[in-house]
Amino acid sequence: MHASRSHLPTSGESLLRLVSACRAPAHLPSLRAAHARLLVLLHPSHPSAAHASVKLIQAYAACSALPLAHAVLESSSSSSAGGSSRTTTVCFNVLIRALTAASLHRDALVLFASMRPRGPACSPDHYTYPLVLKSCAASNDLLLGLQIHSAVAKLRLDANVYVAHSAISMYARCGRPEDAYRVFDGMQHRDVVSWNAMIAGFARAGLFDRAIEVFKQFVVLPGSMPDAGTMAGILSAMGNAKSEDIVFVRSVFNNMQFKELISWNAMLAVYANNGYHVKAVELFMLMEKDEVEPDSVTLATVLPPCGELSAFSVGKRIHEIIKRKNMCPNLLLENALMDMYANCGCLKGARDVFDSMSARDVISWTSIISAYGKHGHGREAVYLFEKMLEEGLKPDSIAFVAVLAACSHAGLLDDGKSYFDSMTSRYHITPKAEHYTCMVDLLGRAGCISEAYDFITTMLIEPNERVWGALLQACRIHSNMDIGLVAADNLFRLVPEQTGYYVLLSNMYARAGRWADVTSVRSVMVNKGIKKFPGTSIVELGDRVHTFHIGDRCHPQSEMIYQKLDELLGKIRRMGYNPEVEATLHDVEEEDKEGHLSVHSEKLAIAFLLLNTSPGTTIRVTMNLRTCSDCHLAAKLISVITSTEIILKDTNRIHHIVQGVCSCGDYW
DNA sequence: TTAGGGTTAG
Repeated sequence: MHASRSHLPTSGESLLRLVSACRAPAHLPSLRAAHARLLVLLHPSHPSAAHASVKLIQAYAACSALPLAHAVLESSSSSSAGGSSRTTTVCFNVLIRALTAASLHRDALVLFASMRPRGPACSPDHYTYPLVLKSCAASNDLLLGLQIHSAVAKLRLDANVYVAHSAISMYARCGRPEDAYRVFDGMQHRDVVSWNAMIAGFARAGLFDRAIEVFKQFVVLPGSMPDAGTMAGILSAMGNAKSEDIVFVRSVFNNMQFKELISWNAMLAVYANNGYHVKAVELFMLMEKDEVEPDSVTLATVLPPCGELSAFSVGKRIHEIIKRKNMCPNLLLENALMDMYANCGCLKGARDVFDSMSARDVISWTSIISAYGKHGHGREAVYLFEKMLEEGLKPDSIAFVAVLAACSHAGLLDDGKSYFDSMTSRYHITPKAEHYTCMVDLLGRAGCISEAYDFITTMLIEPNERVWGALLQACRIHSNMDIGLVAADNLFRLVPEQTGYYVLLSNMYARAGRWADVTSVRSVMVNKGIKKFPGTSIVELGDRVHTFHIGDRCHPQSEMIYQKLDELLGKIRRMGYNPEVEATLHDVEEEDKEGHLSVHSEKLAIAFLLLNTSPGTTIRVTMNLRTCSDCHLAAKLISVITSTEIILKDTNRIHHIVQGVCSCGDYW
């Protein structure tokens, strides 16, 4: 391949073999030499000259030398008298293909438009149309797509399945799913790709139910063989899927005889995107057992569930695989790794990945900023945000969410306010509900309740339940009953079924000693048939994830866990711990309240891990609610008596507890 | 000698 001019083959056949082997920019000198020799050897009228042009265009394109590929096309089309008219069309097709592969869709369409005026020798054919329809889809050009599709119909090429499939995709991507369906419905013969195109088409157009319906129609068809394209197509329709649909997709996956890697990746993503973190990690372990080689997509998909579950040993194993396979530098993976480490409570791991990166994008910076933020290191997060600006990167909407959340976690009131202002005035980013929520949280928890409320009234969008929820939380902390009631009214209006807020309100009444109101909130809950959202904690032990519910007695080790917990609570009581009865609903007698508290799921999880790990092992507990102040205090004291580091992750942040001191500084 | 659907991180 690195043949110098003097070592070039002499026969046309070997020269063409050499041309075909040129597939990277480094091969360009050899390619040009071979090209020159071919020009001498093959007169344009030679029967092989046309064939050579096709190969040369392909090779130049593969070597990222598109202008040279273009030059070959021009010379071959001007001397097309020698070759058949088919050849010129093939040359165009090959170059258009190269342009679409490089995402140069506009260039591809311009080249296509130049075909007809050159005469019948350059007529687009059934190979050309799929390519240009794809370019229309990619550039969202419905008008041109419609023109091309009507030209296709006139030429009677619409019966060609390749043309039909790209037409389906084009219509769906350009926001015309019904036209896509018309093409699909009119097809005489459908193959697996026809179904896949229609499933993906409906999904892309946001018609998830229709996509799932077509998917189901297809898989029950006798002899149908869903493939990786089917799985990938249905994946995009499963954003917020019903559990029975997820079970159904899994059964289709299980029945596939040949499971391509993309099918595994799609199944993983279905689980990951729907919050089935345990299922995702279990499926990944099944891949390992079946010796399916994961690729970077697999690992980037399964890392977030590891982080959600604080499944640190699996997460670290994935990092080992990434190192062993030399998959980095890879922004996608490195960014996902940082997040996994941060969510497993291992800030140092996240920082090490960040420091080792050879290139960083806004997502990388956002990941490390939110890592510091979640761990309560607001100052470092703010410092990193400034570093990012110094590097010349432009923060986007999500980067601002990260820095605002960091400010709110650390109580950095002035920084938060100034970032919010610069976001709008300097970066012209329209604040979304998340930004408002951070600000209300920041102001409210700092005690500026009225300011937080006024802030809400100036919002450009309708405040959602999270915004009001942040205000209610602040009102509870600072016992502001008047504004708290306004927040509560809005919450009941917006999300009457969300019980977390009822509990918050009830606790606020309890704190103010308004027991009659506590009772009336309780009766509303009972009347509406609402039960308190069950607090759940999960922990990783070995390769398994264990789940604990409040007051749970289902675990096989239940007896021992409660014994261990009694022992721990006894010890911390002697240190002065008194259960904070106010933290729970005031609906039971004092004694029962204490009993209720003692079995909060995070306490059970901590006892379980202390029982099953050697002394001094760091303990990681993840829960599905904000941890209550009583469990927070208990965890701090338990960290002292057992000399154990406890990492407690709740829905809002990560509490890193060492020797009785929490990284949140008790500000949460 | 060329063509269709489809997966990943904040």
